[in-house]
Amino acid sequence: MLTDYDPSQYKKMSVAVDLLVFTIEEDRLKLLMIEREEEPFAGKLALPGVFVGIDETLDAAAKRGIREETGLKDIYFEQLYTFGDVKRDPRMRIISVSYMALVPLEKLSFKAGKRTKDAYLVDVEELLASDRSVAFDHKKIISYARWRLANKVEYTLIAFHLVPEGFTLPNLQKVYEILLGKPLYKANFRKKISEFIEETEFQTSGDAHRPSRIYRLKKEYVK
Amino acid sequence: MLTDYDPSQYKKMSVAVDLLVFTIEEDRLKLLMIEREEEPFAGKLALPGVFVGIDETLDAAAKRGIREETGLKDIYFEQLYTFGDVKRDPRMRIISVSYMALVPLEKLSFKAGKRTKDAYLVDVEELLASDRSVAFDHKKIISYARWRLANKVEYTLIAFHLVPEGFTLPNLQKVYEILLGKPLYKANFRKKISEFIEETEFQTSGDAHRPSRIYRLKKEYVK
DNA sequence: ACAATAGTGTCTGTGAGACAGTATCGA
DNA sequence: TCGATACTGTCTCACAGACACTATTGT
Repeated sequence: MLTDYDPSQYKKMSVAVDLLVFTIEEDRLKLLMIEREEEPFAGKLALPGVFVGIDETLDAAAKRGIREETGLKDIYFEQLYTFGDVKRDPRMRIISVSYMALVPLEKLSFKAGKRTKDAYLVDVEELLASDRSVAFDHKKIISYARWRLANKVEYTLIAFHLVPEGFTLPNLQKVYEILLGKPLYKANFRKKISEFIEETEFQTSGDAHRPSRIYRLKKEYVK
Repeated sequence: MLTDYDPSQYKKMSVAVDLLVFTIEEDRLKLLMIEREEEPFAGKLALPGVFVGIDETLDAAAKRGIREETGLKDIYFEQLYTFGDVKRDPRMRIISVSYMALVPLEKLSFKAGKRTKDAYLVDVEELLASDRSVAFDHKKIISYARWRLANKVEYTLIAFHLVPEGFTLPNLQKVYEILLGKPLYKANFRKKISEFIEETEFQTSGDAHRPSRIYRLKKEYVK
C-alpha cells in the first residue's frame, strides 16, 4: 500500500476522538455528555471529544480527552469504532475514532444529575428510547457503544470497571443486570464470578439487615 | 465536542484504509499481501491499502480497495480497528483504518501460490510464527486480525464467508478447525450448526468413498 | 420478634465433549 | 470385498437456570 501517494490527489482531513464515558448512577447506566454552545447543533447534547494532534497517538488523544473532561488520569478505556461518514460534521470532513471509557461514579466529581461546566450525566436507555435529537451522528455512536458494552459484559470482566475497587456482590450483580438489561439469579451469578474475586476482611454496616461482605477482583485479573 | 476548532492548532493528516483479505487455500488460512516496490520497506510484504478520498466514506474506500485488489465487488468485509501510532509510516502521519474481508478461494482469480501482479497469498500462521519482517506495523495488524477472526468464529457465522454458497459439512468443518486451530468432533459440530443450514439436492461425486451432501446457509442467516 | 437483605444448597435441563457405530461411494 | 470417508446415536459431564432454604443485621 501507499506506494503511489500523491498529495494533490488525496486531500487531508481532520481526525478527532469522541469519548463515551460510562458510569452507573442511581442504578442506571449514564453517559457523560456536554451541551453544545455553538453551531452547529447549538443547545444539543454531544459526546465530548478532542482533535488528534499531529504528533499524538490515538490512545494518547483519548487519554488527554478523558483527562480534560473528567480530571481523571487512569481509568479504563478502549477503542470502539471509527466513524467516517462524509457529512458527519457539516463544516468539514472529520474522521471520528470513538473510545469507550468506564468509571465508577465515586471517581467522578459529579453530583447526582447536576452539571459541572457544561457536562451532564445522561441516562442512556432514556436517551436512546426517546426521539430527542443529539448532535452529529452521536446517537448512532452511543447506540453502538451500548450494544458493545452489553456484549462484552458476557465474555469479559469489563463490568468491574464500573464498580469501586472494593465492592459487594449485590452491588456488582446490579451492575451486570443493568448492562444486560435483565435480572439474574443470585446463586448463579455468584457461582459464575466466584473464580475471579476474593474476600476482604470488610463488610457493610448500618443497614437494617444482614451486612454484605466486601470483595475485590483477584490481582491476576486486574487489567 | 469540536466547539473550539482552530485549524492552525490541529494539523490535518492522511487517512488510509488497510485491507486484510483472508481466504482458505490448501487447508491453510491465507492473506492477500503485496510486495512493495518502493521505499520505505521496498521488497517487503505489506497489506494492500488505499487512501480515503475527501468525499469518500471509510466503508466506500474499503470497498474500492477490495475491488482494486481482487476485482471483486460484493464480498463480506467489516471494520477491524484503527491504528494511529505517530511513526507508523516514516514519511508522514497516517491514520490507518483496517478492514477485514473474507472470501472463498473460488472467487479469487488466484492460482495456488502463484502471483498476480505483485499480490501473493501468504500463509498467515507461518508468517506470524516466523521472524520475517513485514512493512510498517502490518504484522501487528495481521496478528490482531487473526485473533479477532478466531474469536468471531465462535459466536458468529463468519466462517461461512470462507466457503462457497454450496458447501459440504466436512468442508465447512475444516474451515472451522483451521480458524480455531484445533480439531472438532464431527457429530458435535453438525449438531451445533444444524440449525443454520439446509440441505440441497446435490452431493459430491467421483471420490472413492461415500459422497457428501451439499448444504447451504439458510436464507434468514445470509449476512 | 420482625422486616429486610445477604448468602447457600440442590434439582433440572441443555448442550458440549467423547466415542462407537452404521452408510455409501469407487476400485 | 475392501478402503475410505460421510454420517448418526448415545453416554457423560459441566454448567446455566430456577427455586427454596438459611443467616445476620437494625429496629
